[in-house]
Amino acid sequence: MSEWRKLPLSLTELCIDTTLRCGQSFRWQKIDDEWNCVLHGRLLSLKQDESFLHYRVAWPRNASSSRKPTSSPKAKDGIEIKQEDDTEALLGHYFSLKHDLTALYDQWSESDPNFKKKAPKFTGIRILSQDAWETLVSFICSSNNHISRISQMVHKLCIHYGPLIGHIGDEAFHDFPSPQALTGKSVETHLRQLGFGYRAKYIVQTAMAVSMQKPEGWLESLINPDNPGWAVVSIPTEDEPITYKRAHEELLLLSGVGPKVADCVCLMGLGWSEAVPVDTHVWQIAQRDYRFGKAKTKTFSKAMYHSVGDHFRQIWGPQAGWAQSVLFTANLKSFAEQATANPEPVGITVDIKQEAESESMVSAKKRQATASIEQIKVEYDEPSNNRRISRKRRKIRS
DNA sequence: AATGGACCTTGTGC
DNA sequence: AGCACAAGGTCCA
Repeated sequence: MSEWRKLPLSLTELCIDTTLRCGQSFRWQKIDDEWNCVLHGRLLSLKQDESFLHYRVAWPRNASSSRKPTSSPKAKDGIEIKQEDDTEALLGHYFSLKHDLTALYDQWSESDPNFKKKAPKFTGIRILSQDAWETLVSFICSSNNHISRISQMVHKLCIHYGPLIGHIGDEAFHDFPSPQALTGKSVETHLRQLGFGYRAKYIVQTAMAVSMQKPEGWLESLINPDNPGWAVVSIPTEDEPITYKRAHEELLLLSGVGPKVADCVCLMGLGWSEAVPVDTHVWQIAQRDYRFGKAKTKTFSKAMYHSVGDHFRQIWGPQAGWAQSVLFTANLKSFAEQATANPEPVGITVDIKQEAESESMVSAKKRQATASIEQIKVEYDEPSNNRRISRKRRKIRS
C-alpha cells in the first residue's frame, strides 16, 4: 500500500459517503471509515474529511493479473509512467472533478424549486464515470431488484470471475471480470446457482455479444467524445459522430437491456450526462413532485418513459442525469433518515420559505398544473417537427 | 404499436 | 414467525 495522499476537496463538492452508497456503483466496501474498491487493476482506499479526499493505492504483485495490463498511460517519449502516478488522474476522472458541483446545484435550484427544497440535505452527490462494461452488467443485474442484492450479485461476479488484486485483512478484493470471462459454457448455470435468477442468461448473452459479435471496441465507441473514458483509445470511425440517442438505441439491442438500463449505462458508463434513467423511484418523483399524470397502468409505455426524461431535461438542462441522481438519492428508503433530519446549519428553511414567493416557483407551478397524460404525450412529440411525428401526434389525440 | 403477465430471489414491513 | 409485497425492469405473447 502506498502512503496516504490527499486532494483538496470540500464535502459539498464531493461526498463519497453518499455518492458511493446511492446505487451507482455496487462494489465499494466500507471498512472502518475507509471506502475500498478495485478500480482499473489497483486496490483503492478512500477517506474524507471536511477539506480533503484522502487516498492510497495498492497494486497486485503480479501485474499480469490485472485486466488491462497494457493500459497504463505512456509519456510522449514512450517511457512508461510509474503506475501510481496516474491514480490522482483516475480519481479526477472517476468522480468527474472537472465539473463545479456547487455551481451546478445553484443552477438546478434556480430553475427548479423542488430541487432547491430537497438538495440541501443531499449535497456532494456526483455521477461517477465508471467502466462501461461494468456499468452495463451491473445494471442488467439491477432489474426488478434491491440495491443490497445487486451489490451482492456484483460481488459474486468479481469473486468468481474477476482477477484477484489484493487483500485488506481477510477480505479479498477482485477486479470486475472481462466480457470474455463470462462467456463460458457453464457460466449461466453457475450464475443461477449463485442466485442471479433470470438475469443469468442476460449476462452471458450480453457478454457473448460484446466479446464475440460486436466489433472490437464497440462499447467504447458509444462513449461521449466530450467526456472521454479512462485509458480508452478512441477509434476514429467514418460513421457520423456518436450521439446520446444513438448510444441508447445501440444498447437496447443487448439482451436484458431496456430503456432504463440503457440510460444508466449512458449516464454512468458512457458519459452522457443528459441521460435520465426513469425507474420506479424517478416515476414516483415525477408523479408526486412534478404533477405527472397519475397512470392507471402499472407499467408505463415507451412514450411515457421518454416524456419523463424530456421533461427533466427541459427543467435541469444538459446535465439532467446529475440532478436526477440527487433527487433519486433523496427518495431512497436507505436515506430516509437523512431526508427528514433537521438540517444542522440554520438558515436553510428560511431560504425555502423565501423561494415560495419567487418568480420561478409561480411559473413552474403554472407549467406543472397543465400536465396530464395527454399533455405529457404531446410534450414528448413536440421537440421534433417532421411529418412522421405530427402524424403520430394526431393519432394520440384521436 | 401497445398492453398484460411472468420472471428469480431477497429484503422489508406488518 | 410467516406472509405479502416491492425491488433503480425486461421479455414475450
